[in-house]
Amino acid sequence: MPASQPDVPNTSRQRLEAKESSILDAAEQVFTRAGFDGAKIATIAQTAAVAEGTVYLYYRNKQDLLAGVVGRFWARLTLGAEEAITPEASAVTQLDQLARYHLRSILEQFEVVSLTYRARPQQERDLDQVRDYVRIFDRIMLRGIDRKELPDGVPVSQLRDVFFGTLEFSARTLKLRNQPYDQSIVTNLLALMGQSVAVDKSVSVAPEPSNSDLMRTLQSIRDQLKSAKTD
Amino acid sequence: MPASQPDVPNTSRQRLEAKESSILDAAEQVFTRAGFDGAKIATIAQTAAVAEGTVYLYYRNKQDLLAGVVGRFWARLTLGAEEAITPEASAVTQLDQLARYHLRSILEQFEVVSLTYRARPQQERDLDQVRDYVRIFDRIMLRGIDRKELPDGVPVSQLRDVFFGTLEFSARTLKLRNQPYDQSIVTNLLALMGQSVAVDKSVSVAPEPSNSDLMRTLQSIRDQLKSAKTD
DNA sequence: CATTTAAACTGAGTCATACTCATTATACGA
DNA sequence: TCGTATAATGAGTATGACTCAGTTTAAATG
Repeated sequence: MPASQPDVPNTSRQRLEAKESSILDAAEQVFTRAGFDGAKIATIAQTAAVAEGTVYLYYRNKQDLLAGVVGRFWARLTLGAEEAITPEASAVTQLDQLARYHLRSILEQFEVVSLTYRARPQQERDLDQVRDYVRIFDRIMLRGIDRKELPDGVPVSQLRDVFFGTLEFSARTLKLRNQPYDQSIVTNLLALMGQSVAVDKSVSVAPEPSNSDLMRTLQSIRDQLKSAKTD
Repeated sequence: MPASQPDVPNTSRQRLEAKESSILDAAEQVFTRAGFDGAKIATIAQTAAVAEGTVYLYYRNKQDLLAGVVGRFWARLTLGAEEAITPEASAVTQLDQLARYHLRSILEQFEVVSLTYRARPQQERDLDQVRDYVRIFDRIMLRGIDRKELPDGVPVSQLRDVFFGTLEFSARTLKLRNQPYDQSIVTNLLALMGQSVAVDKSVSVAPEPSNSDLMRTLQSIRDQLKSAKTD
């Protein structure tokens, strides 16, 4: 029965977790510096100040260690995203917040994101964390539908791919050209998505939103931005 | 001066190219079956019916061999895409054709596409082929603008990321769920892009805001963002 | 506090495999 | 037919992931 939870690692359980986390830290550092293939377990062990064999007490193999690093990264990102989103804001605003946060984060930590691709085919444990993260988008959309801010028939799953696919490819393009964060990417993406996401109940039959719709969406975005600026 | 081009490989040049191509064939087969890490050079050499050392006469190392496989794949894809597109069709039609072709191809050859991610950070030679492929999209867009089918101010580069990012993420989602090609993805993507891409002069019944109006609004948004960014 | 027992840790050794290079085979020109 | 250059070979080397018998450390017990 755990009577207290001291801040200093005292119990053996805590000491183990501290060591595991320090191995993860070392692995993240070495992986992002040298890439997966370039990283040596020996270096990671040395950085974490443990013997090589100790690494294998915590992780079955190099792939598993990578999965740990990548999983932790996406879990961190999930926490950050939840902080970046205003709980009471409208769905479109929340999407905007998520898009900014996402683009910023994957630009800043591009190397770790790249490592994700090295993990995917193998283990699936880290995919869980990615799934959790992606679920934030789904939550925003479903809430928006619930609150009648978004039409009922939006293909959430497909828009999810538009959202994250566009942002990730845009990030790659920026990296390739050595360009910094570009707000217009988020703006344009949301303008695009705004079309199929706008409530627009008057023209429920018409498949093609008009320029007026576009205009309306753009103006709403501007208004939101204006109010967002005052925070 | 080459007098004739016999079908049977006769000249030493031709024999070399045939051998290189057979090594690439073997590598593609083994890589897609076993993945990059799982593939052994010994197996590839055996499949190509050459000695292990011979592989290294044609490719500096395993990464370089992968770059060869991936580069050839994207070159093939470029040829196929050019065939799939009707030269005289409208820009929107051509985008539709490219989108279908692209989604189909990357679904069918998902393993090779995945290998692309293993090659990217390393060599850049294969990136050239990818660049060539992507250029097809740019050509369609620029031709559309030239022919006044698309408005002047379309951010081609950003839409490119929307286009390929969405399609690739959609393909991953389909693969993950073991679902086949889904035409609605292409339809929805083009409907989305159609908004910012359509000239849409036929339905100018109501006093539609002009693209200049849209542009002005967009610019005001951008300016606001710019000033917000400098804080 | 001494002793037992279990858990955590170590690093020298094993093994798989990418890559090398001295040797051999082949093709081609004279 | 011979000489030379080019291509091919595969046994050998180097590297680095992973193992495991032995050692240290910590907890449990009396």
